[in-house]
Amino acid sequence: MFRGANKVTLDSKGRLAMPTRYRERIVERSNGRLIATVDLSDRCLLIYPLPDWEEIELKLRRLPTLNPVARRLQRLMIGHATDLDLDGSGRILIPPSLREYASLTRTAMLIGQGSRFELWDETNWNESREQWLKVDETAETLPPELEALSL
Amino acid sequence: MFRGANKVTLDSKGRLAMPTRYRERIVERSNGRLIATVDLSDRCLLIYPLPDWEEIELKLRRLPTLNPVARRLQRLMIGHATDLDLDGSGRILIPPSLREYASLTRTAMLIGQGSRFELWDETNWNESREQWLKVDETAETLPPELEALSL
DNA sequence: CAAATCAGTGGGAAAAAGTGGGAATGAATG
DNA sequence: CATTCATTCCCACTTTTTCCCACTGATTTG
Repeated sequence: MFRGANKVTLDSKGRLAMPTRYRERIVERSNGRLIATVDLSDRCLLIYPLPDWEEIELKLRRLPTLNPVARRLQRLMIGHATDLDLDGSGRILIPPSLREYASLTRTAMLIGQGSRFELWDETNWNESREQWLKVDETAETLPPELEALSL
Repeated sequence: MFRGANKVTLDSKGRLAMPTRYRERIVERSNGRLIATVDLSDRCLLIYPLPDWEEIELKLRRLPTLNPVARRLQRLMIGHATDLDLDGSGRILIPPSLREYASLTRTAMLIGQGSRFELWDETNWNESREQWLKVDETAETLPPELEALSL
């Protein structure tokens, strides 16, 4: 499982050094093969080890092609899914189109989220975080799955 | 499986260089033989390896001939299906009629969608994408398959 | 505290991919 | 039958990508 928030930098070629504490696990799980795609609700990227992504892709592909909502999901997620391999120095290369999507400049945040990472532009991340903290969760109506949640 | 978004260019002769990472798989699957046809809901093209297309054509042909919707599907999809072969440099030639249908000019986007590709005019793709992202997914009624989807 | 190791960063060279043009082949027309 | 047009094939150039190595700063260990 991936955990924690890491400040990372993209160099001029768009390369990102994966923090070392994750490298071993990634190599173990997928031989260094990762997939990056776009997040639908926020302008950030999702990064999965290949086998974890393949499960998701399978779920997406089974959806009915003529359903517009399903089609949209497929186009956005599968359509942006890009193979990223760890290079000899443990870096991955984020392609320009994905960099652009998430407004990634030089400093970014790599957030461990269980089986995947999220990659945010640093400024974006900080602003969003402030927003989330401001909202009074209890004031909103919670879906039933959350009502029962004990943390 | 094909995935990812690729910026590609059509040269003055209407040729399109298939990104190399897909070539091997295409040759393997269909010896470089592809079929392009029109998408019904959007102004883009669908490109299948020959055997995958043949399955779809079979499904389409089995639809009831007297049903007008089925008839429309058959006419448009089978009617526009065109053979495209990878040439010696891994390029395919998009015929003028299909180019016109999808408003393809010089720069286009080739989108991997599992067993097929979608080919969009770049501007068109970008505009459509922004639209899809704007829509609040949760506000719509999701098909049951999607309700439970965990990504 | 000094030395050594390791993570992170940058740049340069080699390889590969993409692009364009031109020649050769084949089809169509007068 | 010859000429012209269009299509296909091939080659060469340019740009991009990938791989490799070297440097810096930080951290750990003797």
